[in-house]
Amino acid sequence: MTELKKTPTIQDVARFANVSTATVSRTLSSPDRVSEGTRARVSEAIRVTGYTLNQTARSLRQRTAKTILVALPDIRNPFFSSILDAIEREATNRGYGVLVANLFLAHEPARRLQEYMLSNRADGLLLLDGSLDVATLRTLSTAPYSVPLVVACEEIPNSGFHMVLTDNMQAAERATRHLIDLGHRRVGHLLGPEHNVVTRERLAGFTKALRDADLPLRQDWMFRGNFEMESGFAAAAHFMALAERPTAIFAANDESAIGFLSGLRQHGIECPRDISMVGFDDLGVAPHYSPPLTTMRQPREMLGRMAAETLIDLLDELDHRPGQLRIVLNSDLIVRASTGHPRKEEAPAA
Amino acid sequence: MTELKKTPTIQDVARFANVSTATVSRTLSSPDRVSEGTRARVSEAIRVTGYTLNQTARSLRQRTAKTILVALPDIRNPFFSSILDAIEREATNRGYGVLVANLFLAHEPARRLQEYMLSNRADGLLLLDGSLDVATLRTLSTAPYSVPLVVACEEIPNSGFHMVLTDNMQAAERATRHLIDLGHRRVGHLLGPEHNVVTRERLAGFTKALRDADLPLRQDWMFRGNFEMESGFAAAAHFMALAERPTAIFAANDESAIGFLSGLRQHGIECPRDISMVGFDDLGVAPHYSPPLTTMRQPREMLGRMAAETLIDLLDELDHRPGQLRIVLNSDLIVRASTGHPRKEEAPAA
DNA sequence: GAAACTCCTGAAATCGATTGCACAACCAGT
DNA sequence: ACTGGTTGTGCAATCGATTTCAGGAGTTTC
Repeated sequence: MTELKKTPTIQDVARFANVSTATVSRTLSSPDRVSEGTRARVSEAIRVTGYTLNQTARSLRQRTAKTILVALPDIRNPFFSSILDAIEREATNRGYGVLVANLFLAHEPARRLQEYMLSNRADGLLLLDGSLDVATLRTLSTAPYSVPLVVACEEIPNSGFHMVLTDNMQAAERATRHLIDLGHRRVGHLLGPEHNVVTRERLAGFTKALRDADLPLRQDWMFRGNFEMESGFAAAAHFMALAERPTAIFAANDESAIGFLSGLRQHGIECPRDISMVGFDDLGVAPHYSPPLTTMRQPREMLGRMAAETLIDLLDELDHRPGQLRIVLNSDLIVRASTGHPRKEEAPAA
Repeated sequence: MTELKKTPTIQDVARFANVSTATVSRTLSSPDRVSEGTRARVSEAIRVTGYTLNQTARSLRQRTAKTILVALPDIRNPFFSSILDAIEREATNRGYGVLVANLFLAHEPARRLQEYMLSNRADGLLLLDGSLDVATLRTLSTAPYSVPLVVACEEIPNSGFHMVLTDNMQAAERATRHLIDLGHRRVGHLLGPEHNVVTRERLAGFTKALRDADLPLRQDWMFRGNFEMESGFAAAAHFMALAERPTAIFAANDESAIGFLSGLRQHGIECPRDISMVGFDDLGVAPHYSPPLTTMRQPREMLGRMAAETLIDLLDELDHRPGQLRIVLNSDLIVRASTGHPRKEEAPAA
């Protein structure tokens, strides 16, 4: 009868190398604390037995899971998935695993995160969603729980949490000003989802640009949306119903911009001939859309990487700066063919 | 001096409720084995102390992490991220966490997965990448390790692993036949990345459709690609350089199809006027592209959900079917405006 | 009234690592 | 020769749960 082999433990290695488990453990985690000869024997024993460390046991003893939890509003959105890509890359380099919690349509998302964190499966929380219940999050992040927490992409104002962000308001202002500089005087906005920080910030930037240029802010030129293509498509119908239409639109993101243009095209309105459009995010499809989309490019990879860095520095206690960290990155205007001068007959009288 | 509170353990609950830890544990995992009175006392104690279970300790004892590892070739690709979305949803419902490993540009991906699995951080592996080293994977999946493994999306032929797939060859054949049925006689193919199973399967379907229709399979009409937009864009240059051009293209996926059309448009070639194009995947942008893209829709959500179901059934030992499981789903042809009849002057003589 | 069962509960072992403490061996300085 | 310091190692406690085993109390059966 052959022996039923289980995966080897540190005990097996110790027995084989004729040392104690303590020595094996030290050989692994601080090799310079064991003598050269012992080190060689242990290494050989590890090789022969095929030992691999049981991370669960280590986690229990050291009270660290070497894992971070990333919470996203919608992983299907390429904007978030490319940030997740950067996060995963950085985490892997630093020896951390990545657990994902997709909050799209989730029931009581903040509670779910709380349970996750309190069950000791992750050491820190990386939050890409600004719409969660702040009270629950604050409970988590303060004593006695003191869960390390970094918020990225979507600001949670007055929360005191560490944040890695882009300046949405400034970027939105820049995008809108681009349209104004092209000569547009009738400029509309395709909004993001209601009750969303990013929506508010981009709207604020839009508003400021219009005000600075003494242009009217018309309610009927503010189109409801929710960052998804279908919402842009639906908004196009409202556009068509207008007696007086804007000649340019700043959309809260690329996806809804694309949906909007797609909707307009069905009614014979062509971009940039009849309307200019600027989006936000610079998705992969933006340069290949028809027309190629003018948009604000957020440094997504950088954002994901810095968010992960910030959190892991906290976990590894490499960062001792007191108080709230706040990293703000800038977005760039990428001019493509979806924006142009307004048509002559629609240009304002000089 | 206030007491420094640590997170409460099962010991604290036991002390408070005046029972043993065994009883607390039983109250949590099999309440019917505990008397009503005790159960009430324990529940109250849990409430008062604010106890939450330490999953790491449970994992160590039960030798299950209640976590699955999902390995993807490229999480930024919306095709994979929407499958991941479905997987995460199903896993969460079944009480499992999801660790992600993004293999894009990873060094020795199979080894990395092996280390991950052998460190006991995950109970099972869900593989969305068909290009990994089969030997390493087989070592993992067989005794003594016996890691439960399900392969989805990309077949690993002759591996014996459980699989959840769509029939790529049949779908590719269907897509190509659609072009032929429209009257095209000069049909090209934009390939996926080399050495990729999916690329081979879709090519096989394409080839079969042409052969069945007695149409020529021309090497100069096979365009190199790698599923990414830029590769399609680059391929367009090769198209332009041809003396004799196809009137229709079947692209291995939507992204490369979009890049290709974008490249052609730069040279004044318009779809569907000058060329018909059918893609694969039905990405979110497909219906909103200009022109809306004809494509094969894969049941992504279903695929992700079934893959997760299959793996978790294995883990929870709900599935005792012997041998290799193999679930094959069908894709649907979605006809949109990117395909049409060839122009008269290019149609073949009757 | 004893045997056989069921129900509940607690003591203690266990999962697989890490780590505080003790100690032996060796070396250097006085 | 004695003190003090360094180095390398092992023993045993520990992390926080689960689970086996045993036993007391109560109930049924003959």
